[in-house]
Amino acid sequence: MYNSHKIGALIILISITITHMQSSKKEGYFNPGVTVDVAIFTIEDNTLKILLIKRANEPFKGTPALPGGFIHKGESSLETAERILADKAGVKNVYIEQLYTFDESERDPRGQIISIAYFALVPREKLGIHEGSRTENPEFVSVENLDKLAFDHKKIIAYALKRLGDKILYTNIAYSLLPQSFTFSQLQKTYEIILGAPIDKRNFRKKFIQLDMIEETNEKLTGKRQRPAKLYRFKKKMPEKLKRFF
Amino acid sequence: MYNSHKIGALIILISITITHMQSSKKEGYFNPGVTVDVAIFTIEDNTLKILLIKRANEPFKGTPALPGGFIHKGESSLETAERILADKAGVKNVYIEQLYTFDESERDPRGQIISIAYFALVPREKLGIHEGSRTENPEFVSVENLDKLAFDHKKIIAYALKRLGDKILYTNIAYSLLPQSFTFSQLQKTYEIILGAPIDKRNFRKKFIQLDMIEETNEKLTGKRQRPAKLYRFKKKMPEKLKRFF
DNA sequence: GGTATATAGTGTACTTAGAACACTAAGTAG
DNA sequence: CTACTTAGTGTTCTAAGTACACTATATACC
Repeated sequence: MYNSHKIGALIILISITITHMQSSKKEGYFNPGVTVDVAIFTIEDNTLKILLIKRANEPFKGTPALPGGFIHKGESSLETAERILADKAGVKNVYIEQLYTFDESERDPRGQIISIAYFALVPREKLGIHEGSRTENPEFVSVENLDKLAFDHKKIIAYALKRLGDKILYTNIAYSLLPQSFTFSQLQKTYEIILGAPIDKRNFRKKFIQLDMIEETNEKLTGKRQRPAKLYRFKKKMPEKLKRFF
Repeated sequence: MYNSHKIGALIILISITITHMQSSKKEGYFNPGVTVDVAIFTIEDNTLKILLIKRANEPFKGTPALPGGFIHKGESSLETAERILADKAGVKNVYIEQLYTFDESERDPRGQIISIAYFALVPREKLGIHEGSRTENPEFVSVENLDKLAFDHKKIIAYALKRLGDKILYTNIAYSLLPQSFTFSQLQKTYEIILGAPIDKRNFRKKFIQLDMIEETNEKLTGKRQRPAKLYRFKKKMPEKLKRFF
């Protein structure tokens, strides 16, 4: 009777340890908790937006945060990120890459929990009209007005923005933000939004034609109060490096 | 008596779980093991070399591998990497940055163990004449002749080499491979080794002077059977981005 | 001491890419 | 049918990259 109480106490101890994501092993070794957070970007209304949820639980309950979660057993971090993309943004087969692993010790009040951060790009058209309305209420927010965020997520977003700004200059990832076909103006706007600076129209077109990344379709965008614009598409919708850019 | 056996059994179970680096939690959540591996490069005998150890334990006992280890409690992954650098290469305060987190499920036969990989650059002069001679026998090996390596370490090294080749083109990290003062020829050789291609001497000098990264010292390198070479030093020995390069 | 040898050090012409810049074209709105 | 809005197009100038060959100054060796 006394002994079985002891067992009960032990089990409680174990569950506490696990809740804290820290199972102490012999001599200093232990496993930190491992989460995945995803910075999901899209362009809407001529601004770069990122998907944020309101945290349903402590810590930071109610505070906006990147969608994320713990790695499941048998899952790679990429698979975790894709699961989060499907669950929170309702999309799959979008551009995604690992960003950085954040693990400064004070980043999570629950203890030593690392975050393998990913960043993803989604064309606006792939997203439903308005995302889920659970308590988490995921929504796309302009990266210009980010208030207080949970954990170190502001830092993660800053890092993601830097990566995005760099990569758009030497890869073709712009394809992953644009619809299947698009006008030259839309394409240029995408670059201007991400780079945060206007670009000369003629130089931009010259450069892009030289890069040979896109081709004309036979269609034009009509119905606007202006000369119809030719529609283009990317020749390849796979990530690749370019020689250089601007 | 019977009950205390039960406790014993429980404790064994726990230790097995921990040894496998997997503590199963409620519903799919669990903590993978977290290790840090470090790709430590230096230049010696006009080749790029990387530090490898022979694994002292299973799995892959006896096979060459990157120096690495589990994160200790309270340690960030960067601190782990720095500890490994000190223990295995005997250096500190060298260039180090996080590379990538490798976590494909089959990478470690012990189960789900992720590796936060770092890469470090060490000038040859900072390393002792010959490194430790424990069973691990750390030694610098030319990146040209890498045999079978433990885990996915070949992949990690390939990734590190790509990063190094990229970064030497748009940052000043070359400073972290060179001694305090050096000749223009040594500097150029460093670039040629990392890029794997010869560079025109006049263009290289022109470019480097234009970049304004280095300055003359008052010294010359004499004692060689040739015209003495001026010695230069880097103006700043801190990582910074350049506009562009070659 | 003189000669061979090895690496240090320097300048110019050509080619390519980037930057600056303004007008005409073709639709819809009213 | 006129006003308005965005689409579409070339040229000049400047900066950077590339290709290329000879002279300078030390030590090694005879």
